[in-house]
Amino acid sequence: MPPHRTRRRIPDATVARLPIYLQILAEQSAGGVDNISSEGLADLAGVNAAKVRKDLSYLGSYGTRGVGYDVDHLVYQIRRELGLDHDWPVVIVGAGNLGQALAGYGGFNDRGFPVAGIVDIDPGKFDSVVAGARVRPLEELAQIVAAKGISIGVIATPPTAAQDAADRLVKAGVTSILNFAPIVLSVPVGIVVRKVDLAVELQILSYHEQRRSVADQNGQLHAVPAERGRGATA
Amino acid sequence: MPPHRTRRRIPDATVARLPIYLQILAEQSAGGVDNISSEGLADLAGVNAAKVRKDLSYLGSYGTRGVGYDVDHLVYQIRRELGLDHDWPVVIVGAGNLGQALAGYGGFNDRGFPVAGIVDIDPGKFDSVVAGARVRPLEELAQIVAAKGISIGVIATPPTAAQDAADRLVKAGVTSILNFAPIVLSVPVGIVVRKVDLAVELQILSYHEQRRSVADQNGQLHAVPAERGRGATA
DNA sequence: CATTGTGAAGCGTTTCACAGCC
DNA sequence: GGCTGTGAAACGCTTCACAATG
Repeated sequence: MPPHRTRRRIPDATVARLPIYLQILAEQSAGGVDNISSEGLADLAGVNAAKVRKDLSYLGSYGTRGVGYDVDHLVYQIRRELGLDHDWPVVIVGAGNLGQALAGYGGFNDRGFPVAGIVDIDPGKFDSVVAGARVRPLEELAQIVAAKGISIGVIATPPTAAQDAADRLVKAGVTSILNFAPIVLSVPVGIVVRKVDLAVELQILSYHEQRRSVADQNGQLHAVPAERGRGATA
Repeated sequence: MPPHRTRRRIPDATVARLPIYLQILAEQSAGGVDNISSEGLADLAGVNAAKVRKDLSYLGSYGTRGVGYDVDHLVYQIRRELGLDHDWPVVIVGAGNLGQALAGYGGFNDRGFPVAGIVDIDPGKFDSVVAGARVRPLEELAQIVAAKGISIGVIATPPTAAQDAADRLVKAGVTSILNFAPIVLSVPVGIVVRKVDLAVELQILSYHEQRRSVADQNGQLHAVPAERGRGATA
C-alpha cells in the first residue's frame, strides 16, 4: 500500500477559526491588500499573532519570513482545507419562522451552501416558495437528498420534531447536521452535529450580567478600563 | 474591608453547559422526575458523568452521596447562578429578515429574554409591528435602553452596519452583545460579545465533509460503527 | 453500597521565546 | 532586520480513580 500521506489532523480550535481568517482575508483581498503579517491578521481577527501563526502552520508553510503571507494564496489554501472549492447544497427541515428566515438569509446561498431543498410536515406549507425553493413534504426528504447529493442538513423544526428530523436526515444519507432546535440530538457515531441555540447564548450572557451586578454590589473594582480590544468573545 | 466572599469563578466551559443541564432538568421536572444521578443527567446531555459532577460542584455541594441530585433544587441553583431569577429585556438592532425572525422566534420571550425594543435605520420599517414590538428609529436606541433598563443587545444588521450598531449599543449602556453579523466586533474591554455566525458553522461542517471524502479516496477505514451516541458535537 | 465530590493525571490549546530564513 | 515557524512551557479543561458519606 502506498504511504498515501494521511492528511494532517487540524485541531478543532483551529478549524473553528479558519472561517474567520478566511472572511477577513477575502475582504483584504477585495480591498487590494496582497500581503499580510500574522500580527495584522491577528488584530483583525481579535486573536494574538502566535495563534495565527500556529493555526496557519497546520495548513503548511505558506508564509515568507521577513515578509508575511500572500493574501490570495492563503485564501486559496484555507478554502481548500475547508472544502470550499465546491458548493455544498443543504436541505432545511422545517419551514416555520426560523426555516424561512434561514432560507432567505442569503448567508447560505452566497457562501457556497445553496438551499437545495426545504421540507415541512405541514401540508399547508407545501409548494409555498421560500427564497426560491418550494417547500416539499417531509416524506420526500430522502429523495431530495439523493437527487441533489446533499451531505449537510439543517434542522429548524420545533424541539419535539427535531430528533425525528435528525433520524430521517441520517437515514437519507446526510452526514453533517446543523441543529437549531434546543435539544441534544442522538445520532450514530460518525455523524457530525453542530448546535446553535439562541437560548444558550443568551443565558451565557445573562451569567456575565449577573456576575457584573454581584460585583457591583460588593463594590469590587471593575476591570473595565477605557482601552479598546477586538472581539472580547468571553 | 469585609471579606465579602468573592463568588467562585466558574470555568467558561462549564458556564456554556449549564444552560443545557437546565433545559434537561426542567424537562425532567415537568415529567415528574424528582431525583437524577450524574450519570442520568450526563446521558441526557451527551457528556460524561465526571464532567457533570465537576460542573455541578462549582455551584456548591448540592448532591446527596448514594442518591443523586434533587432535580428542582438543581434547577433553582442553576437558574440563580445564570442570573435567570429575573427577566433580561433585550433590544434588537436590525429589523430585516433575521431581526424579524428573531423577534418572532419565541425563544426570546419564552425564556426570560423579552424583546423590549427593535430598531432599524430604514424609515420604511418604522412602526411596523414585529412580533408585538413596534420598530423604532435607530436614533431612539439609547432612549429605549435607558427606559427599559436593557443590558443585552442583539445585532441583526448587515455586516457593514454591525460595528456602528455595536458602538451605539455600548454608548447606550448595553454591556452584553449577541452578534449575528459575520464580522469581528471591536468593543471596549468589559463588554461581553458572543457571536453566532451561520457561515462559520457551515464551513466547519464542510471541513468535516471534505475530510470524509479525502479519507474515502484513500480507502481509509471509517471509524463509523453502528453504535449510537448522544450529541457528537465534534 | 451507590453515588457524590475532588485531588491528580492526562490531554488539547494557548502563549512564549527564539532559531531559522528571506 | 523583520517576520515566520515551532519546540517547549504554561494553562485550562477533561477524565480518572477513589475516599467520603448519606
